[in-house]
Amino acid sequence: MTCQAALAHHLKPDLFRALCDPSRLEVLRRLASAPTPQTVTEIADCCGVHISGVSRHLALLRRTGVVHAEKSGREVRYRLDCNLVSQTLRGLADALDACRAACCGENT
Amino acid sequence: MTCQAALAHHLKPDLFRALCDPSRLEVLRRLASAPTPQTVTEIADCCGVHISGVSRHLALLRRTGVVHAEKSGREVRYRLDCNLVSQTLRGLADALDACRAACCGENT
DNA sequence: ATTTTATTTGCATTATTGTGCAAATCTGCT
DNA sequence: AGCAGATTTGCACAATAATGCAAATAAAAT
Repeated sequence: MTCQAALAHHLKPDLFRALCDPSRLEVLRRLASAPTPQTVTEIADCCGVHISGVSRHLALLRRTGVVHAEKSGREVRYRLDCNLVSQTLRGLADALDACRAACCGENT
Repeated sequence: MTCQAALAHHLKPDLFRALCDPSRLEVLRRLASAPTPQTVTEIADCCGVHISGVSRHLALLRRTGVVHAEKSGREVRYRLDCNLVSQTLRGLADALDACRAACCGENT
């Protein structure tokens, strides 16, 4: 696979869409800092957005694969898929560097 | 600095905003694959967006620091700041992993 | 000086998105 | 069954953003 193809494979807008909203980043920060999966209400309590908005944000993050949902009784606990996010970001960084190295030489 | 603070420092929406639009990603792909800085018209020729739109996209990318502009005669050559992007992405990935390790233990 | 080429910007339009409220759904409890 | 709490969803609204066209600006070529 050429480095351009690899780069194109990594340069999908979905993850960035998921991470480009301040409220969603608050949600993510909360999930990243919490030692245990969080409920929608817990998350809504710490970021200044209505609970329905938080629910939508979590749904979007879930569609992107950034978070996973687990029903427990009448509440839903969300947890961050840390590996997916960091591996995706590193994959893109690697693809970018490889592309730069291939196109512009190994130096700089 | 706590890992939460480090994460908050890296979780800024600006870069993701810059990368969340399909047209901008096309621009970026072009800049990443080209061996030399590209003019606005060159970029516009390869992605299906009017040249004025490309100019705006490049201005946004420049504000974010993702690309740098250099005037050469009457044309402006844009180049991708590969290091900034990949280092930012890796920094975020590291901060995420550190946070996860600190909050949820070293395992998993 | 006029013309040609490259880029940016003002304007209007359209599409998308974030948000809150209220209603609906779902689950557990009494 | 009926109620209470948690989450999701329909709806409307406001804000943002992407786009193309045309005009403005800038710089080289004639």
